[in-house]
Amino acid sequence: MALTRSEERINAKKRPAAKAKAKAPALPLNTILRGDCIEAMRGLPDASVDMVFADPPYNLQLGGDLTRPEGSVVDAVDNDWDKFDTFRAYDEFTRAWLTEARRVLKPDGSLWVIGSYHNIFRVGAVLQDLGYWILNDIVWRKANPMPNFRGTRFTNAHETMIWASHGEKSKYTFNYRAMKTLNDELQMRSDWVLPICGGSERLKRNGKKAHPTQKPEALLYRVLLASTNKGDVVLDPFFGTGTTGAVARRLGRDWIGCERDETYIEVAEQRISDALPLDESALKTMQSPRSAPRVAFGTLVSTGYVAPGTVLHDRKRRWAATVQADGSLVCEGKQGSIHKIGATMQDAPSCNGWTFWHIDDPEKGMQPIDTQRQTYILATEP
Amino acid sequence: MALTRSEERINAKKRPAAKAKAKAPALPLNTILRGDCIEAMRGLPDASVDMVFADPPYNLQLGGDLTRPEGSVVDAVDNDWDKFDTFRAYDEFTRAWLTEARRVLKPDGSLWVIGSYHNIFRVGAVLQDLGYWILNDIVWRKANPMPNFRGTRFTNAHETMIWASHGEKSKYTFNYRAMKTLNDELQMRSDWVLPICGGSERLKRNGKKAHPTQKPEALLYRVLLASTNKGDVVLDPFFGTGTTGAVARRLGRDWIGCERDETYIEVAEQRISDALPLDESALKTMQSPRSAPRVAFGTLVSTGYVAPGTVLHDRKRRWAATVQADGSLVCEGKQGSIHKIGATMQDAPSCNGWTFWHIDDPEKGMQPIDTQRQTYILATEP
DNA sequence: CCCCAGGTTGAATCTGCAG
DNA sequence: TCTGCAGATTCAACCTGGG
Repeated sequence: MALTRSEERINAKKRPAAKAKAKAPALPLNTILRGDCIEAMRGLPDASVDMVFADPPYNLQLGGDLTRPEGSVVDAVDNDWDKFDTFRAYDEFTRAWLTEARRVLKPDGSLWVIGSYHNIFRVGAVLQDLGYWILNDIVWRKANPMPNFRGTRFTNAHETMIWASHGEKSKYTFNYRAMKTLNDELQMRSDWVLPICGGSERLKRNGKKAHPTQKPEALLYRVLLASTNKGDVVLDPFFGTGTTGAVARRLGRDWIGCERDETYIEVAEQRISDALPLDESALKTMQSPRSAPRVAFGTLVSTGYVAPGTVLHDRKRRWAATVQADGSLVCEGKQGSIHKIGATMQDAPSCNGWTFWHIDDPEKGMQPIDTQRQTYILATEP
Repeated sequence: MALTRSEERINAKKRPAAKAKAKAPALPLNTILRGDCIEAMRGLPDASVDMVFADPPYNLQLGGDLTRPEGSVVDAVDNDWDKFDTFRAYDEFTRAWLTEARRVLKPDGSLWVIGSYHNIFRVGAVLQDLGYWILNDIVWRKANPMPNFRGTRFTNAHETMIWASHGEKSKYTFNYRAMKTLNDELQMRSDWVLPICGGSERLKRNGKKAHPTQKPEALLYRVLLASTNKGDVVLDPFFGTGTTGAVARRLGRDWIGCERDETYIEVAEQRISDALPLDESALKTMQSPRSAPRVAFGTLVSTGYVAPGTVLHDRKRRWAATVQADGSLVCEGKQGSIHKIGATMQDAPSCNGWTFWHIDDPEKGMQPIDTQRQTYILATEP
């Protein structure tokens, strides 16, 4: 029997003395292994998978309920699988699964882990201790994160992925050209702007979300495209509802998942069987429109483009407003944003502060502050 | 002398038994402490600084300065064992300075650390182990990063900051309104787009850059504005060329720096003496309503801003409530505060009556009673 | 058919003070 | 330390229903 293209690919990538595979038992390709991932991985041979993508429990340590300003309660992650007694317990769990994953990973393979500040620092440290070699940390900047309802912190608007090779000397796969093409012929950066998973992509069961933390396929799409080749084997120890499997199938990669929860498994199997191998529509999801960067007035102040203390006028010099350190304006005893103060002064419902307020330039005369914004954008554009 | 509103706020935040400060020796404000930061911090009293900003060495090979716990020097590494040894040494170093910083930090203070994937995971894990409570991880997304010349990885286009309070129960400072204003009336997110330090801001010495990792002032500007108040004391254990000091001076904060390198110290001292403090009038930042005087609804009734007998509605006119002479509401036979009745009607655990209940103004239509409160506050403000 | 208004929702370590 | 309660607090995307 002729080799499939994917088998050719694996052979081509093989190190000279990679006999293990010939002796090793066949891999359970494109199946979900039931049960605990550490146990499940023990059944896989050494150095048998090309890439690992892992979305482990984050150990969120949430307190009581969180309500939105309008009174409704946030549907938070309260699953047992996310609870650990101590950091030490979490570290031991992390060390155990990362150890097993590294054994199963080929020497030239790489691993991705996603997490938030609750767990990612622990994961990263353990991973370095075990000999993985960090290649990049990637920031997933959420286009539409949940706001901070209480106004107590910065909006938690991103998650972090660590991309690491098996070891320092690994000849890992990185499809540089594909990434550059995907990014309008600019090098792909370590920060990716992608929407969170919602809409028809969000899997439901009995009208409720099937999994509390389903990842967007666009994220996995980029991960798989960057660090695997067609025909490679991808292992996901925390398979959940199978985003990794669905994207792997679409992109012509083989996958192995581990999952304990029978409900998640059911949903994932259905989903993956519905996933069509790559067509044009799949590519479309990746074409993010490059919108103009939004620049806040405060950025101009904090970067020195407009000095605090500067006095702004409207075009007819009816009002004079002083720029504050935080980018707000003070005018006739009132304080607020450039838009708000502009509206208040004119007694109008709204106002575009960018064109309303002017700086009196000794050379060019009255210039709308929008000119400063344009200067800033030109100077900082990549 | 009357307290300004921001001073009131600082005092209001103080813990009851803040006697330590009175007894403690005077802090070496606005000076650079020469020598190793751990030694230098030992000379500072407990709980004496409001905020710590630290930009520790990133590289795990600290040259002759990185020693194993038992005192031997770690040299260049290329095998796993030495790597582990190096990580362990870096962890010890991190643990030492973070421990000392935590002692010096006030219980309601907070700490910022900036790093890259080389060190930030270790710093984050140690910091959690020591009892710091992470509030956010902040991604500084560089507008103009250095490209990845060899095309072997993603362009490393960001650095990570961790913002943590002294402990879980700390009443840390977060100037929510100022941050929201700085971001054009949207909540400030955990990802900040800022240019790297260059141009005239980049300090030179003999034509070469004075410090390899000088941070942009805009970054510190935002950090200080977010997490300190005017007059607070900021400690920077890795002072370098003094970005923290320069921005602190501009923003009316006191600072203390630690630095070993005499050349950096010279550059920093010159730089800070050149930094102009912002005019008092430009420093007034947006205050949270939290710090505004509290006005009871009963006050509005007793002062005639809302007449007893006035009928209030919710926005959709589902309920009608009558204002009583004592400032309570009566609605569907129930009586209570504006908040309580609002909550009862909606069958919600709580409700902000100020925004829930409206007065039907013949000219302006439905107006939340909060506008009456604002009118009262403006009219009665000193 | 489109458009707009209104409702819902997402990995969240989410209050502070008086008594 | 605990309880009770005043009152401060949200952004972008998607869905649904009515005009």
